[in-house]
Amino acid sequence: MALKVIKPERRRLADEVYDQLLTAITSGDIGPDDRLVQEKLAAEMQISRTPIREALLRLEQEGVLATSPRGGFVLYRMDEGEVKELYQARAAIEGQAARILAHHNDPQINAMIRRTIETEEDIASPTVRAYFEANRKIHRRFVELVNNRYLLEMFDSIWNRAVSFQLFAAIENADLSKSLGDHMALLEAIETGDKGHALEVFTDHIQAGFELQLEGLAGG
Amino acid sequence: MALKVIKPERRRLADEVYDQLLTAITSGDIGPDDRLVQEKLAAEMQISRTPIREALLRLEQEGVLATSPRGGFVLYRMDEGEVKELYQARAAIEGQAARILAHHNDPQINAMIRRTIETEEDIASPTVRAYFEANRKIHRRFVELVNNRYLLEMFDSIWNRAVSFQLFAAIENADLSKSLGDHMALLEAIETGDKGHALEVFTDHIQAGFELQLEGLAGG
DNA sequence: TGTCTGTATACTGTATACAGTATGCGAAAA
DNA sequence: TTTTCGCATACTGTATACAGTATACAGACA
Repeated sequence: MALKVIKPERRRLADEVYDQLLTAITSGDIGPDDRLVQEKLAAEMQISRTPIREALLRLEQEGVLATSPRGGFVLYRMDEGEVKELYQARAAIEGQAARILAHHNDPQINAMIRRTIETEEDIASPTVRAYFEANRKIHRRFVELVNNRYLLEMFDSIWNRAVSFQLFAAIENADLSKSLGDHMALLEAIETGDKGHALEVFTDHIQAGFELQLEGLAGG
Repeated sequence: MALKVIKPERRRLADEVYDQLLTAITSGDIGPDDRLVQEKLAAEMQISRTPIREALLRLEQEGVLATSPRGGFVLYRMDEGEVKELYQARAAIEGQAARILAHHNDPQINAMIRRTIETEEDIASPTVRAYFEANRKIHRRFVELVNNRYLLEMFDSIWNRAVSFQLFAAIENADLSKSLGDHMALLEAIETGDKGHALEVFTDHIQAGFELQLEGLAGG
């Protein structure tokens, strides 16, 4: 007798709502002008306000949403100073990840990263969104392979805050071939096995992204 | 006419519950054997389950609490591997903070840190709890002065996870005078203005704390 | 005595009801 | 026309009610 285990999978409606909202934000379905009101969402999803409320509060706490003075929630909007701070936080997490990976310098792991870069950089239609997602997946791969749930959690937290305005996506007409080289350079920095060096290279890469971002904001 | 502005201060009951629970955990009032049940807490605090539930779920999401198989929430218990991961995450945040502080190398800021170290190290009764709190305040000071809300938020998130078992407190009979020197050494590393050096010193300090912790766990 | 099965109970997740507060709009007053 | 005030309404926070599920316990049966 070999029956499948039924996953306890404590999946509540609130989780479902949370995922749907985040997806809608990522896809741009929920934009800066939309006001999310508990009752409206509840009616639309045909459930009660309770799980809706839970998901909204969670997203607020995570810095994705903010309360609107007129009631309801709206996408959280960062000013330039906050963007800079977010990039610094990114550098903290990804820099440390790079340090650890360089310390291990495991050929198998490095190969896995290389494969991810190659796969993800092969973008069919180079829109900002597509580039953002590819970029996210590549950077996430580095952190994933450190095998540290807290670093990964913080990584996701940081990138989720950026999701609504495709921060970290560099600018519209980003030179993808150059970016490919950049990502490979990150990997090569790890392969030197020099912790300090790997951290510096990552930090510089992120810093460069920040400056591109600023130009993009100023230009657009 | 000069009337005081009344803070909007969107303070809900859930926030109050959250604070009370966290304080109770920090003070040891809620221990590893306590099971937190929504109805019970609601009765005790004389409010409804709704805000209680919200606070509990938030603490669960933050990794402070975990659901018990018998219902209710209990303190989250980390295994040794997770403790190691948490220390790595700490190193990421505090290391980056040190890097930035070293880069600025602002005498005024450094003086503020020095003052905090001197004040906090002057502990009246050297219990583990007192040492944990002093240590937390000193380390938090470094991060505070970077002026980066995300780094500070992550710092708090990490330390809150540790609060229930006074992780990061090193061991019972920690040599406080030695530890004082250590904290001053951290500051001195920043005062060199060498980013890479400051990061390494912080990382080593945290790593040393981790090893002390392991000895403590093994010995206790 | 040990194992199985039915039932009570403990606790949660979700829905709904209620009350308070802030916002915006329209009517009255200048 | 512009300003001020009051009222409707929009929306939230909190309380309560309801139903489902899992755990524990007790009694039946081997």
